[in-house]
Amino acid sequence: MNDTRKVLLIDGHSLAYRAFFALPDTMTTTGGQPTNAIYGFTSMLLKALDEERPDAVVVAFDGPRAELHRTREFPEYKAHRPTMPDELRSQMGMIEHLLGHMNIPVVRAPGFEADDVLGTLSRAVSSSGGEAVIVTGDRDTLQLVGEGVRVVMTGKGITETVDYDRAAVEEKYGLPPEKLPDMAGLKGDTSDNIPGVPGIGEKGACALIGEYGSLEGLYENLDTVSGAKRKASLLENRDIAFLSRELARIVTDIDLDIDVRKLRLGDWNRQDVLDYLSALEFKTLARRFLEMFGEGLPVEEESHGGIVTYSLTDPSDSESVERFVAEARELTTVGVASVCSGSGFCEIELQSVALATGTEALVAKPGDTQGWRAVSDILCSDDIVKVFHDAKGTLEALDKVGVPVNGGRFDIAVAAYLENPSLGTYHLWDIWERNMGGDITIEGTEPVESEQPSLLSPDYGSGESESARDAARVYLLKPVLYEKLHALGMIPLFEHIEIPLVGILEEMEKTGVALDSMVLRDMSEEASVVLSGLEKEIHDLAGREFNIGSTRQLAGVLFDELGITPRKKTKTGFSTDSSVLESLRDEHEIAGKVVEYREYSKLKSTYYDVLPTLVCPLTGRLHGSFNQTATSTGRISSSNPNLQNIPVRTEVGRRIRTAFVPGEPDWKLVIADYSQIELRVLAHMSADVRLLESFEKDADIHRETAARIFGVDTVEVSSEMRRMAKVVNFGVVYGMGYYGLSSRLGISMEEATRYIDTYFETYEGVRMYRDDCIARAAKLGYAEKLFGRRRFISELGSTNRQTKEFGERLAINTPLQGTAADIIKKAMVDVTREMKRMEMRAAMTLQIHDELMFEAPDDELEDLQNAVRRCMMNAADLLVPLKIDMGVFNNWGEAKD
DNA sequence: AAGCTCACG
DNA sequence: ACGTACGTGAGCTTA
Repeated sequence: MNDTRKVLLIDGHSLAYRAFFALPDTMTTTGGQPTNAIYGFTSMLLKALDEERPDAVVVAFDGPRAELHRTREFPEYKAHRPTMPDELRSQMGMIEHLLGHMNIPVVRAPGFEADDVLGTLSRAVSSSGGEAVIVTGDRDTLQLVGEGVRVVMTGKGITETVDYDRAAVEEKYGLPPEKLPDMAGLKGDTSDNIPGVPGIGEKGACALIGEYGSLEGLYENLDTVSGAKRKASLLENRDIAFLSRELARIVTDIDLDIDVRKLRLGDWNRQDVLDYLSALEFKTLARRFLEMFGEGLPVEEESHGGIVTYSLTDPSDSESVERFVAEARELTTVGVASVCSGSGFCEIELQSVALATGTEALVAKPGDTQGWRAVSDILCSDDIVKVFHDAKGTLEALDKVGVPVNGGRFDIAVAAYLENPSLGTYHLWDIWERNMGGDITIEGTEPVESEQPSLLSPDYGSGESESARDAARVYLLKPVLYEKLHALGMIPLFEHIEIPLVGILEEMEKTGVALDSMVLRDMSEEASVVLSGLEKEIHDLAGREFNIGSTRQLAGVLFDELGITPRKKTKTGFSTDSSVLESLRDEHEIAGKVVEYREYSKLKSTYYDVLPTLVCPLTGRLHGSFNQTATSTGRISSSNPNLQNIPVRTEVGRRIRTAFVPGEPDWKLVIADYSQIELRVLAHMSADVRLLESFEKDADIHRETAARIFGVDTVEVSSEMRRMAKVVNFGVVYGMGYYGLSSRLGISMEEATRYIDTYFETYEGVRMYRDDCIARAAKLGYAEKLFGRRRFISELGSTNRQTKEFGERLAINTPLQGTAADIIKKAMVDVTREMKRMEMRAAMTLQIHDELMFEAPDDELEDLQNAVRRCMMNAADLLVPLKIDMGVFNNWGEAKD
């Protein structure tokens, strides 16, 4: 049977090694997973696919005990070869993972190396009439070149390659390919520990084999060899030469059970490949992939790689402005970019706004008569979708100048965050680079390169053409990101939760929260007194003055001068954290004092003294920022100030909350929180019968767990047992191990082991859920939550035990934390809608992960509470009911359970 | 800028 | 032998 197909045969082992050493080891994901080898490998693979356009691809790796075939003859073979570095090993699995998504078969044969597999396959391909192209960095492979077999050899770096056919090999070595093993037998190979004949290098070996045709020919005519020394060495090492030739000879007849004629380039799971590349934070690779294999994927050819030219509408020319507005209405979509000064609701100030359609941009400042009128009209229009990048800030700035934004919205940053929530930053230029690439030119201005602001141009992005370019970028990015989210099944999450949430968070930031600064000033003064007293006591106990706030000085005092035995080490020295100090309490009086000092100084410097300075002079309230794209799990974060970490756990700390009050007389705070939401989500997702039952009957979950792990009746559970069970319950959610539990509870490892084992015997569904989470995430490369939100977990591919175990904990925790986050986000959307429908004056002011704060006038309290309870309880339909605790308060400090 | 510590869920 | 619970943001010290 004849076959004219072209089969690409990849030496996975060789290419991965080459990539690993050719590329800097600083190349890692934000999570620290090295990615240089997988990057280089994939890059080389894509290049080969692009250039060769084969009908089939196979990747070969070394089989288990790959050296066996050769060590049988020669035990020293590769004996000196250091084992594969961990950083590379971890990437090998990831390479296979990616190949799996690409439907490219991986072949390995026990006892054989990758090139033996390639040798076998290339013979099979050529003898069936096909063409084999071997891609490798291993020179030995050149012996396989021949009729129907070519070798593409990596050159310098990872992008240069040299093609070898028969003629090229002969030109380079002066020998036909099949004579190369004879040559190698003389030359040897230090890296493989193949000895060869001493005194004979590549040049000499080539010449000799060229002259005599083979080792046999050479030794039959040894007399005629010139050079007495060389002759002696050849004579002496005759056996070694023949052995070395066999070691260098690539096996071509392994029994592989593969019919090369049946190999086909399979259907790639394009989305999985893209997801995987995106998880590894490969921007250009993903783009190259799309360019090569993007058919069927939502990529407009002209929108990436090319140059898009925009013309700038003259904002003072009413005719052009009218034309722009008409086009925007026609397209029903505009890109919006704003230039603002300041950050946060209180400070932000709008400088200018740029709008863009597919070819035109319009930049205007508040006050520009014609242009600004058009901008306002478009933003206010119900029928035009506005595409922003990080809409919240722009919405606030527009709000401040009295321009409402109506109609549909799209947020590029939020979309990119949903696509991969672990990137940390979502700068527009990055997202553009990742998804599009090409340049945007604004007519009449210099072409703007897509680069980030730098020290050289700190104002980069603030000029007219730059903001026009950004508006153009968001406009062009929208369809691409929309389709990506569509492919990920995230449109409902995006449209029904994240996008409405943008406006809700904007409203919350605008509303802010009232703060009674006087209360804090009093506390600050008290703290100053306490602190100076403690400071003196601590210095007395230490025998000298030192900076208690300096961990280094404190460690010096405790562990050097006072002779206390250190408990824990940090990267730079001995730890003085509170768990250490707590354990020192009985050993030295100073420990307790330092703990107390730390508590007060933390409260004073982070809360008492800072919060009042952040009260906005215009509104008299505190306007923090809620960040929607900060966490890998889907939670919202809070900053400037962080209103999600206001103290509550200690009595003194909690007093700070009394300063958070309703902003109007006769208004109250309504505070509602989900009870045990993560454990309820766990009950739902694991469908564990016992956990379900406990929540169904609304039992005290920690008490139930205590009864089960201590083997007593629920009524016999002591408060100590309950406390410990609570730690266990939380531990499960975090994927805690034996050590973690033992150190946290101050019990022995054995005891901790017993509790955890008993826990998983009791809650068998939870154990299965845990195992399933890990297996699923390992298989897919990401953890998925109830509403379709994803987080990539590259750590699971690691061979480093610690890293891998960390990945496993992420796989367990992320779906729980993330689903809980989605539930409360949904509740926020629903309750806001209710409040609007009922035209309430009440406002939502804070979200603290499982808790919502509102302020409301007396006459709305009833309705508000009903709406809040209803929306929070119905936010998700779980196998267990969602429970809400809610109350009406005069300040946040009153709300304690 | 990095490391440590500590505030929260 | 080692380090060991998930997710955040902020202030302080030190390099």
